[in-house]
Amino acid sequence: MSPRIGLDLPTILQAAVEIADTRGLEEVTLASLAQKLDVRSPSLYNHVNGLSGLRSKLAVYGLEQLLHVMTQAVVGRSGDDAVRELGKAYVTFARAHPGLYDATLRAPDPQDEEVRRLAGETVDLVIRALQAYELKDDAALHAVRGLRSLLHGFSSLEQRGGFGLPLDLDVSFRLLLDTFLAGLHEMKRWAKAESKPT
Amino acid sequence: MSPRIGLDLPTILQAAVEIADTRGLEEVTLASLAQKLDVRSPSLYNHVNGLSGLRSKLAVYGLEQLLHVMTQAVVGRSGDDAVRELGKAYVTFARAHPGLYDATLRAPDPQDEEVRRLAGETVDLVIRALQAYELKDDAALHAVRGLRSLLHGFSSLEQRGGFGLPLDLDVSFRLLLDTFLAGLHEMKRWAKAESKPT
DNA sequence: TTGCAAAAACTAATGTCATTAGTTATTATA
DNA sequence: TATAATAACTAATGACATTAGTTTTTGCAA
Repeated sequence: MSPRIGLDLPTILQAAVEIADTRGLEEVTLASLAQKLDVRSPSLYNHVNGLSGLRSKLAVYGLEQLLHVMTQAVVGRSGDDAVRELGKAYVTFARAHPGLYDATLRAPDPQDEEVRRLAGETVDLVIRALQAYELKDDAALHAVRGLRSLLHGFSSLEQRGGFGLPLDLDVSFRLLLDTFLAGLHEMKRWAKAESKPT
Repeated sequence: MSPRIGLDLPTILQAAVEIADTRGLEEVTLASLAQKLDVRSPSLYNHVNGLSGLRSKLAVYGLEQLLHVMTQAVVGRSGDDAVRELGKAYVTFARAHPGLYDATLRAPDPQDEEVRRLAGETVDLVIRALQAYELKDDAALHAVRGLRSLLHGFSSLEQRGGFGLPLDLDVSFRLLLDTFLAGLHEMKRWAKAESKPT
């Protein structure tokens, strides 16, 4: 009386997220997952394509959630306010789901159609949030990369305990965003000065 | 006639770096390393405390090299120039040694005395590079964190192929640094305006 | 309602890896 | 020259992932 226990992909992913967030992404193994789900590890192959398949699904799952909280963060906002809330949502997610966040960066298959779609949507979202700065064409895309670099860098270093100094992390983050935004405003000024010269 | 082949720590680290940089940090196993060195994997325990010990040593080795290239980059420079060269040296190192760079962030033991020393020296170096901005006390430390976030974030995302758009990465990086530096200048202006009010 | 095919769980087996214990040969030193 | 430390080795164990093949349940068609 063992087949059809009721295992399914959502259940598996939820258990995997729990392990990732509490013990780290490396601790998400088919063995640990099977034990948590009270199942033998080969059974997982009915739902997921091995460990690498699981990690890919975990990455997509995380990207979906991250995009969702970022989307919620910017609705009805624009300019500095929008970017600040976006940033806050990003680091809050990374703090709440360290393992899942890790998966979004280390586990995804770049070929995966779903991953590409989510990446594209995220870029679009950030572009819209940056509209107030009137960056033209490529400049907007470069700014998206910059903002993403800064958000990921901060989150990643915070997660790994890379910041050793006894200094308030929230203050560091706020100042970092402020500095970046001030820089964006300057870029906007300079661009205007160039287009209306002497 | 097998003992005393001539294996030593530098040789081991060099081989490990080669594997890490070409195949990725995850591929650095005692097995792969032993094969490369033409030795049985238990022999490595005479020089290194297992896989975790190897990774710790790799992290220290990488941090030393990274600090070295950053130090070279800022000598005789100050202000924007110093920060720009520092940033360039950082991403150049990460590009040239992706696996070793990865090790500096994922492998280090935060308790390790050597790691703490190198981290401290790095902070000092960056503080000096930022001296021209006249940031007072904590502000300077927050700025160090910000710069580091941005450098690591960019390097990490670039390495993982996280930037999908067909857009010149060097331009993105230069703009990111420019934006941050412009922001720092603004912070300096505001601080002055505050100290000499109305 | 009955029977059959697909799906989901299982057991058993293989191979890779890290790690430990115990052995042997070499080197350095007393 | 003898001995102790060291560096390599072999053998064995245990954790994993993965595959092959088996059994049981379930859904659907006759």
